[in-house]
Amino acid sequence: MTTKRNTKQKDAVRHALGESVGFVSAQQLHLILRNHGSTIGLATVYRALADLAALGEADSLQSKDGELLYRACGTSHHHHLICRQCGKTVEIEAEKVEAWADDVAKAHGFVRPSHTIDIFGDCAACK
Amino acid sequence: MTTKRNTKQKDAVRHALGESVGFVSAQQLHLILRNHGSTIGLATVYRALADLAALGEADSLQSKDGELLYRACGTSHHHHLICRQCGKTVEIEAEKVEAWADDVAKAHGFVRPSHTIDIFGDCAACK
DNA sequence: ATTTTTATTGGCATTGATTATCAGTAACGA
DNA sequence: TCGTTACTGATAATCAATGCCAATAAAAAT
Repeated sequence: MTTKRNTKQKDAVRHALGESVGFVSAQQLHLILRNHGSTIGLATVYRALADLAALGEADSLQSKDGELLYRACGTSHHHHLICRQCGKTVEIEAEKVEAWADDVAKAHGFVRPSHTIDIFGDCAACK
Repeated sequence: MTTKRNTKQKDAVRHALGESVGFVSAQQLHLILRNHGSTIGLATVYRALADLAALGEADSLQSKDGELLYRACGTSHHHHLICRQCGKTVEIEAEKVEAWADDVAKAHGFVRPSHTIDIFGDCAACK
């Protein structure tokens, strides 16, 4: 079988993602890494982020204009409350809603349910 | 002030969107209209869809690969249960969850709350 | 430690959706 | 009917994301 390898590039992306506050795009991360002296390629950043997302080390959401944004996170499933202005994010626990989503899916004969829930607003500092 | 005009192109898009089942992309709608003899331009389809979405006559969601999909709808707020395979969609009413989302936002000092909730799964026919 | 294997990299070309531009057209009010 | 100007359609431009491929460097094998 194909074995995953640990590379310094993947570590660099992991680290840069951890340093960043809020959500970052692959393009932004690429710039940040370059500005810090790395010679990492753009495609590699995309690949690393996709891997991290698959491993549950990062989660992603689509911005208004369709851009994919990433953010480091723990492995537990959660959702986000996001400020429209400054991008400040709060992780939300929502067991009841999780259960509700699964029930709705099941009630309509859907299997392997998943969902996306994001709440937006203007935070106290920005309004 | 600038006044909106009613054009046969906008009507054509509105009509084609109503005929379509499930979500359609702007590109698909453009093809459909051309295949029916229309000479409407692609940019015009995009503009018309953006207008319809702003008016609440259509709602939109992002597909997995970042494509914007549109669908005719009533003006009432609702969410979707979507089949990953065939794209079949069911409109979901979720008053409890609506209230929950607003409460969460308020509890964190966020104002003007809005949210996106979408449930995915494999429908009975596709599994 | 050295060699072999092959997953991964990085630069570049390409894709594909969406948006900008702009001259020509047509909707609507006077 | 006429004039204003929002709207249209064709094309070019933008931009995130992916495909391609020779070169590189992790692991495994020796």
